[in-house]
Amino acid sequence: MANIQQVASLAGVSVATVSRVVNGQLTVSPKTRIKVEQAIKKLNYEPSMLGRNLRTSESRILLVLIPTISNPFYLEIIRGIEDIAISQDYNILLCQTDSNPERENTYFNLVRKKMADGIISMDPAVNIETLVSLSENHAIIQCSEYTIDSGIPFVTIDNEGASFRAVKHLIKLGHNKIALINTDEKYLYARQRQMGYQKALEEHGISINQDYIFHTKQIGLEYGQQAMKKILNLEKRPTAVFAVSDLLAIGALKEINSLGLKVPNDIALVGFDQIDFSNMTNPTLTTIAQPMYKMGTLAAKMLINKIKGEKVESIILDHELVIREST
Amino acid sequence: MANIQQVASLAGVSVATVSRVVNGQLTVSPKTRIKVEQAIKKLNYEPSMLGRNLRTSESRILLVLIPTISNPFYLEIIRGIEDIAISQDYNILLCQTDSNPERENTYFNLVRKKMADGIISMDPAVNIETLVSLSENHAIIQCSEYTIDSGIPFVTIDNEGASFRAVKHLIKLGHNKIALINTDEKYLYARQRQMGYQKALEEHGISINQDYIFHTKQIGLEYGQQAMKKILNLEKRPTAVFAVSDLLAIGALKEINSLGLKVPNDIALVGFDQIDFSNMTNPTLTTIAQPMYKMGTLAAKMLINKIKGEKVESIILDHELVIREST
DNA sequence: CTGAAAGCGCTAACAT
DNA sequence: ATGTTAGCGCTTTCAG
Repeated sequence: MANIQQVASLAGVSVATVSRVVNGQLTVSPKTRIKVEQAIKKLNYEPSMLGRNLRTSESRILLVLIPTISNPFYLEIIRGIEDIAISQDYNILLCQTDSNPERENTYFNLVRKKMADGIISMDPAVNIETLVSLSENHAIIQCSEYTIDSGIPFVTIDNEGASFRAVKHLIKLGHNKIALINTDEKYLYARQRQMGYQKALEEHGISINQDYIFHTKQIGLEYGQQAMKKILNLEKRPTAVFAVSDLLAIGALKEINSLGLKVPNDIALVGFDQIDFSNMTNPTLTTIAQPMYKMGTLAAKMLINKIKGEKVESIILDHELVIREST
Repeated sequence: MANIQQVASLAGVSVATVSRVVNGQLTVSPKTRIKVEQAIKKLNYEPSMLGRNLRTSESRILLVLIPTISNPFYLEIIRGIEDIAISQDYNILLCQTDSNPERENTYFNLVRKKMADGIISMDPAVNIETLVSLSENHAIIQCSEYTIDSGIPFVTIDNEGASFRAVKHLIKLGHNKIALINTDEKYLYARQRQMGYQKALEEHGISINQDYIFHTKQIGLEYGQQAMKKILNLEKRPTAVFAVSDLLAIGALKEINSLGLKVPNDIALVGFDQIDFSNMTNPTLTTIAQPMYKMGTLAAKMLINKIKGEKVESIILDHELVIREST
C-alpha cells in the first residue's frame, strides 16, 4: 500500500508532480511523466480516495433514498442513476428507509457528515420538512415522488393524466363499476392518481362511489390481495379494478384467480408501472409504462449539476398506456 | 459547517477534548462535557467523516457485489447485510456487475483506493483470480456463490442436497420424465444443482436423458420462458420440470399457461429460492426456501470480523422444500 | 515545468 | 482530566 510520498521518492520528483500525473494534468513533461508512471507501476500505487476526499472536501457518493428495494419499479430507475453516476466517477449508496424515520435519519446524517455529496429521494414517506431544510446546504433532487413548491427540483410523470387514461380505457370498454386500489392519500402520487380516476369517471357521467375506493397502507403484493378480497365481497361487485401499482394489481389478480374468477371477463384489471412480472401473469396485465431508466438518468444528471452549483429545472416525463390481456 | 476547531474555541477547550466528547469517551469531566455539547449544538456541528476516515484509514463502507438487482433472491440477503452493517456503523455500496468485467473492475478499484473496507461477493460470474489476489490485502467474503479452496470464507447452502430433495419429491409423485432448466455450468451452484438432480434420478434407477437438460445463459424470466418452449417441443415431453431459480420457473410457467396446458396435471414444476412472486403465480410454485436474511446477516458479520482481523469460518446453512400447488 | 509548503478535519500518543 | 502536537494522503496555490 504505497502512498504518494513513496512514489515521489522513487521517481525522484515531488509529490505535487505525482499528483499531477495521477490526475492527468498536461503541464508535466513527457520525460518526468514516464518516470512517475514507472514508479507507480513498480510500487503498485493506488491513490487513496481518503486523502483526496478530505482535501477536495467531497465524498463522490450519492445517496439514493427508496422506500424498499422490493418494488421492481425502482429497478430501472436505479440502473439509470447508476450508469450516470459511474460515468462521472460517483458511486451510489442505496438506502431503504422502510418508512422508518429513524433509519431515514441515519441516512440524512450521512450527508450531514459529508459522507455523501447529495441525495436523490424517491421515498414518498420522506420527512419533507427535514428534506427541505437539508436542501439549503446540500444538493437534493426528488425523483418520481415530489413536493410542490418545496424548491427541491424533481423529475416525475403526470400521475393524474396517466391515471385518467387508464380509467378512461376501462370506461371505453363499457365498464362503469370501476374500483380503485390506491395507497395512502398522504402521498402526493396517491392523491394525483385518485384525482385522475375521479376526473375520468366524472367526464363520463359516472358518479363516484366511495365504496369502490380502497386504500392500502403500503405497496406490496399482499396488500393488493387483501384489497381485492374486500372488493369481491362488495354487494354490487365492480366489473373493473384500477390499481395504482403493478404490485397491488398482481396481488389482486392472485385473489381473483384463487376464487376461480376470470380476468378480464369477470373482472378487468389495470396496473401501474409495467414491471417485468406484469407480463408474466396469466393473463398479462394492462398497465401504465413510465420511462424509468430515463427518469433515473435525468435525476442523476440533475443532482450532479446541482452539486456543481448549477441551476436545475424540474422535468415531467411522458407515460404510456400498455394494453394487454387483463382488459 | 463548523469544524472541530471552531467548536473547541467556542467551548474554550482543545480539539482533543471535543473529539473525546464526540466519541463518547468517559475521561471527560461532566462539566467540560456540557460546555462542549453546548458549543456543538450552538454551531450545529457535525463531525466530518472525511477527516475521521483519513485519520483512521477506513471508509466504513462495505461493497456488495451482485450480478443484478432484478433477481428478488438477493432482496432479503441485502436486507440482512444492511441491518448488520448499519448496526455497526457501516454502509453498503450495492454494486451490480451485470456480468460486465469492466464494471466489476471499477468496483474492485474502490477497495484498492480505500473507498471500501471490504467486499461481500454474491456474483457467480466474478473473476475469481482477481478476487483471490485481492483477498490477500483486503477483507472478502463470498455469499451464496462460493469457490472451493480459494481461502475466501463463504456462507452458502447445500445446493446439491437441496436440488436432490426437489427432484426426489417429483419422483415420489410418480414422475420419471423430469427436465432440468439449469444455468451455465461454469457456475459452481449450477454444477452442484445438476449433480443433485442426477443423483436423485440415479438413486431411483431413472436414466439421465441429456435431451432433458437445458442451460440458460443467465437467470431471468425470459430465459425460463425460452427454455420451456424447447421443452414443450420435445418428442417425449417431460411430465415435470425442475428449474434452478424461481425466475426461470415463473418464465417457464408463463409459457406453459400460454399454451393452455395445466400445472401440475399436464406438467409439474419446481423452482428454487422462494421469492415473493413464487406465491403469486397461478398455481403457486413448489420451491426450495433458503434462509436469505440470515445468510445476509452472517455474511455481514463475517466480513466485519474479517476487517477487524479476526479469523472467520465458512458456514453452510439449511434449506427447505416448500410444497405448493405446482406439484 | 517543477517543487515547497500549507492545510483539508480529524484522532491519538504523549505530556502535564 | 485536559492540552499539545504530529500526521493520515492528498491537492493546490505560489515561487521559481
